[in-house]
Amino acid sequence: MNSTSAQLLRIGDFSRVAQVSVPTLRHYDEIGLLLPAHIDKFTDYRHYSLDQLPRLNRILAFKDLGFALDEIANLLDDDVTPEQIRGMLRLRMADATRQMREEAQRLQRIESRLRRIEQEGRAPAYDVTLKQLPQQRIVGVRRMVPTLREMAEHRCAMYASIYDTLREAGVRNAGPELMMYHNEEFIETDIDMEAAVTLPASADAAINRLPVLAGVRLNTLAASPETVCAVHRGATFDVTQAIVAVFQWMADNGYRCAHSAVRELHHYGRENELIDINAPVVLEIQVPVQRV
Amino acid sequence: MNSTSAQLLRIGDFSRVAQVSVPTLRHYDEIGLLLPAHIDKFTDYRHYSLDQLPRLNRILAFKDLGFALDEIANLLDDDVTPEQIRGMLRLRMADATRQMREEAQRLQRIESRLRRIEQEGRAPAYDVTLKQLPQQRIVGVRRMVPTLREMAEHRCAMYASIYDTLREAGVRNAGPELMMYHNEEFIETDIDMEAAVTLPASADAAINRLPVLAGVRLNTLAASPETVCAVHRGATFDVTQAIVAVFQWMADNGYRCAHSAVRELHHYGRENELIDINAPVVLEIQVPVQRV
DNA sequence: TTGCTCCTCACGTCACGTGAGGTGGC
DNA sequence: TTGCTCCTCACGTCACGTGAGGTGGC
Repeated sequence: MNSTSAQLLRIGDFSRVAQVSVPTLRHYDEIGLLLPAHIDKFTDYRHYSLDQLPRLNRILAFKDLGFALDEIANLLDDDVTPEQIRGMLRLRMADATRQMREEAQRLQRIESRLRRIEQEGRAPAYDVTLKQLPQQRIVGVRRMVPTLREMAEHRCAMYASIYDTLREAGVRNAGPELMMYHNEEFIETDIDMEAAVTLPASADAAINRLPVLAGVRLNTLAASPETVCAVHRGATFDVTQAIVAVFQWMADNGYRCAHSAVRELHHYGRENELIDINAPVVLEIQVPVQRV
Repeated sequence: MNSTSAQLLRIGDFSRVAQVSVPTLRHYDEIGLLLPAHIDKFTDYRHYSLDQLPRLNRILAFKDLGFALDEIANLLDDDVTPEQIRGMLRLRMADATRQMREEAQRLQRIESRLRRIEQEGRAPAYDVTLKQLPQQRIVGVRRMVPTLREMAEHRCAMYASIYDTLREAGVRNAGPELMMYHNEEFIETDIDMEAAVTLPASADAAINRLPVLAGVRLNTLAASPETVCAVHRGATFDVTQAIVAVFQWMADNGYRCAHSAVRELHHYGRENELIDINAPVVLEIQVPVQRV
């Protein structure tokens, strides 16, 4: 009890002294973070002591460091040790670091998009996004294709085997087609490609009955934590534009291919027959990447 | 109307294809950002077309750049020109830049606090905050004080003149005392100090009646956009600790003094009489600063 | 017929800001 | 007595997530 305790301010005056809004002070009272030194029993007026200014300032300082109010309540608890405070500060630091990085990458993406739009004079044709892909079960066949010209024909044959196998096994709920290109670089000969369809987890029972036909086999496709994706809608023929857009985006934003196959997911359109190259399809280019 | 339009998916399937949660799709429907291609009249089931995937991806791409959903609605409007989109991107870029800087500074403050707590082994005695101070009216007197030893005496005399003047003018609602130190550096002789009290705007009328007594005069104190502050509670004698804390914080966080007087705001305790140096006071050190 | 999917409310999140409607203090 | 300050609800913010309670489809 020293003489400053006697000095009581009404909420408005305390608000001015502390540079904090009145609703904020009421809020802190409500959640028990800063209770008024005294509340008048008849008028319900809140009265604050100047001695509460240091606590309020400590609250504001922690808020400024990015802590939530309930975390601040813990930090101000009398029982908390300096060691625990250090721990919370380190956590907060890690989080702030992460946020800063995210914001920097976001900035890079905005710049990238702005550059594209200024070069092309209109909205870019493809919206490139970064996703994470989960692990998946697939049934597929992998084959080395000698030249580009034979690719369509081989793909058709590969999917024919896959659908044959599934029919034999009685699997009816297979997902969309997924093409994978295993070559590290884009080449025109000896193309190492894998045709597959995804399977829902519920197909587990049927999987054991899968006969092995023409090299078709069950696989688990690993998850891809960072994947650059773009959806192409239109003629199969034009899909290269989507691929170009994806690689431009990667160059702009500082990503490179991870050592994992490029995927082509067929949301619409089947390869098991030689489809018209001008027929409309909806497919998604998925390139597993890593930061450079 | 091309053949892909026929392919309609229920919300769950579309959600899986697009990697977006069902509540999110419902939300976008509700706010009109992405309406289902078809809604069953009897069951109210939403049906989406794969043709809507590009629009959804555009939405996600813009969300990824940090736009709010209503801004995205504008960006996707058919009437919007590439020029307007560029404008919004530039605005967004400026904002992202600001956010990144803020996060970087926050990080620096966390590190600073962590360092202090590790050096001292306990919570720091002072919570330093960065505030902006508004412009203010003050009544005060400025004087050159030869040596430190005479300071207390001079301050007392200066405030005596100020309170005399206010009494003469009939001003009763003067605010707290505000001491200002005009020397650019801390020195022990020829201290250029100004004693003042703040005035509320409502005192305007009384101000014209102010007699000029012993150099006491009305002034407007400029706003300080960036000010490092610390509240000291305790003996006047110990206030130097608060000052040290403020300057340490400045060094840690990359700030230096702006060319503006250091202020000492007396929330509690009056100088117009020589008060006991051990008497408890509540005062705030305010140092106008700028980034290095 | 039984799961599975879908539907529509309604409430919670986070830290307050902003009225509405009413009262105390100088 | 008149402004001024204070009070307590109650609602809005932003982009959904999470049940509750009920129904359609294979």
